[in-house]
Amino acid sequence: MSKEVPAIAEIVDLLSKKWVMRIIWELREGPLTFRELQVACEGLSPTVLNNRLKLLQVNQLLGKDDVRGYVLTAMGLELLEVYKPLNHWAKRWQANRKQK
Amino acid sequence: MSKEVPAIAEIVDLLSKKWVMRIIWELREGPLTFRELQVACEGLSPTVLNNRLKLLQVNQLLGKDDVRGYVLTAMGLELLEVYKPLNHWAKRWQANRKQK
DNA sequence: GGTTGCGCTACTTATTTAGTAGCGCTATAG
DNA sequence: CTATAGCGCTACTAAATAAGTAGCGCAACC
Repeated sequence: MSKEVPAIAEIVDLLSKKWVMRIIWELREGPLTFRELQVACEGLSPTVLNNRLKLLQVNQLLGKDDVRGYVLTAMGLELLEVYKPLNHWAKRWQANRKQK
Repeated sequence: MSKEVPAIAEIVDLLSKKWVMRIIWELREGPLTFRELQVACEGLSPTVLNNRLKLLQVNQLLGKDDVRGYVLTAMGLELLEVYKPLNHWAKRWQANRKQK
């Protein structure tokens, strides 16, 4: 069994790469093309976008749509669901900081 | 209302910085000193550790313990709770990838 | 007053991300 | 045809971020 990498460590590492979560987020409503993604991410450079798309495909969080662009896989969609509670927490956190 | 930064964006940005989540994770069981954190994070350089500690303090996710080292604030602990579902998802995700 | 361990800074190097130009391909229009 | 327009993407350079290593200033203890 040697040196199992804990799943949580692996995903935190992946999600820590810049733009990864943002790209997933932008695909929440359906497929987007390479250039649409670039625009959605405020002009993110094609270099990084391409790297991220490869990375996310290898990790099966997104794939190419039959018709056009990139789409989230079932796993990718689930990840978004899992992130929802974080959204709620984030709002309280933000409010909390502003008090001080 | 001008240019509100969505809370989720802000926190994703923060958590995307390397070692941030890891440091929070390592503090889950109680306070650790600067050097203990370095060891826990496998020799993470003091430069980055110090940066992250400042960042996390400003953002009220951790603070200095009265007695020794650094501890999570209430908000920091809550963030860990929120991350638990991600852990479960991550395990399924990892298993899923290995099949192929 | 010498030693030990602490939090931390200063400095250099390596890795990651950003920015910009433009290629090769396909599809549609003139 | 050919031309022109948009696409996914690569190549190259520059800037920002992180890693690595040495060691300082301070406090506690002997």
